[in-house]
Amino acid sequence: MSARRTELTRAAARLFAEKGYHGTSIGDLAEALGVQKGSLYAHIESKADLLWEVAREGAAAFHAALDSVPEEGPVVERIRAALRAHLSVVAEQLDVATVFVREWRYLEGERREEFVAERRRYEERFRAIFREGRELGELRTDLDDATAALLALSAANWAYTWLRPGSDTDHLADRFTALLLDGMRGYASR
Amino acid sequence: MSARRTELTRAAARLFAEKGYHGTSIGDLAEALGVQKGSLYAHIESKADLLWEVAREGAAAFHAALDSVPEEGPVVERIRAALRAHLSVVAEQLDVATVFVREWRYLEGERREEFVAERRRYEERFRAIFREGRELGELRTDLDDATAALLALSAANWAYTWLRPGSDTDHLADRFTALLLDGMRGYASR
DNA sequence: CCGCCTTCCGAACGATCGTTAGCCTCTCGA
DNA sequence: TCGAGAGGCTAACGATCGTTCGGAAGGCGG
Repeated sequence: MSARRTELTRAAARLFAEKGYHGTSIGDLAEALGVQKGSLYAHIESKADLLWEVAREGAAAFHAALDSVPEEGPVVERIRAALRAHLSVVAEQLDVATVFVREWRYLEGERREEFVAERRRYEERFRAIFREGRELGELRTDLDDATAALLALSAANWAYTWLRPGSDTDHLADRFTALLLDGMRGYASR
Repeated sequence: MSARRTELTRAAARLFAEKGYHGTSIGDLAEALGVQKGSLYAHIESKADLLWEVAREGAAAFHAALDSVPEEGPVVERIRAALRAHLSVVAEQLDVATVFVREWRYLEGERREEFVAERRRYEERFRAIFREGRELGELRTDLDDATAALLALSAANWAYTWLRPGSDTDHLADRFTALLLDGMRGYASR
């Protein structure tokens, strides 16, 4: 992919995240590249192509981040690693992450279905850690692992709304992990 | 407000939630009411009015729900009540809640600022419970209450993406509460 | 019965949308 | 040196956008 084409994808990610897919016109994208809008069609076939590309890039980034989580070892550490991985993608590729979490629903046809499948697979990989933790007895054996995973995924998926690039996401992820593991109850309320 | 006008607001909430604000045309709204699009302007001055109205309705609903949470009594119970209140609004007014959480950002000018202030106020009310819980010693005294509140609010704000109307949201809220309070760690991992 | 108010129609407005077309100008490998 | 391809231009396409306008039903209080 040419350098110019890459520039276009970057601009698309930024503008889709900022103004929404339907709120971003081809003219906006052209202006971001300092070019007439017709010129964009030397690089793409349609506006929908750009959304598809950014969404796929997001899926690839989140899956790649999860790949760095070890498949063995203490579940507690894998949960921490998964949260670190997710939040670091959000912080380092905020625009792409925003499209992955929020703008994907404007995909149409089989691209949409393909994306939904990728997203479901990501969440399933996430969930599996919690299920295994319960099964192995590293988490409470009476744990409702689906709800536990949902809670962790909610924090992860909501992060794009408040995470500022440059934050110390590892520290943030560790604080979430500590809360998820040990809870917030004090002695006085036990 | 006339019955017809109320119908229009309901249709707007539904379509904005389903297709997004920019993805919904005045023609779509007119079709939902079985009317020519020009006819809508007997009820509104602009499309933006509808977004503003639905967003305000959402803010009112969430604030009203929080009003039902007692200001006294065990913090643990107040957290449970706040989560129940929030999730019940999401389940019972999913369209409005979706606009409140996701589509509000297409508000413009001072309406946007006013909405953001209301939203911040809502989250601050939510956060206050956790802070008070730490200060009173009902939650861990070493609690990072901002992170704890963020975790709970993330679950609440993300709920519109997966909560199906008719769910037992009280039970759901209780499961979240139990996890947030006691964590998911097992004896084996302690 | 009159006159107003609400609601809708049909038609049109200018603006903007995504997309296409033909042409021009570089760059660079054959 | 030449040809091809990449990348950009201007202009225009039809479609759709949000909105406006004048008029016409219908109901309802006076």
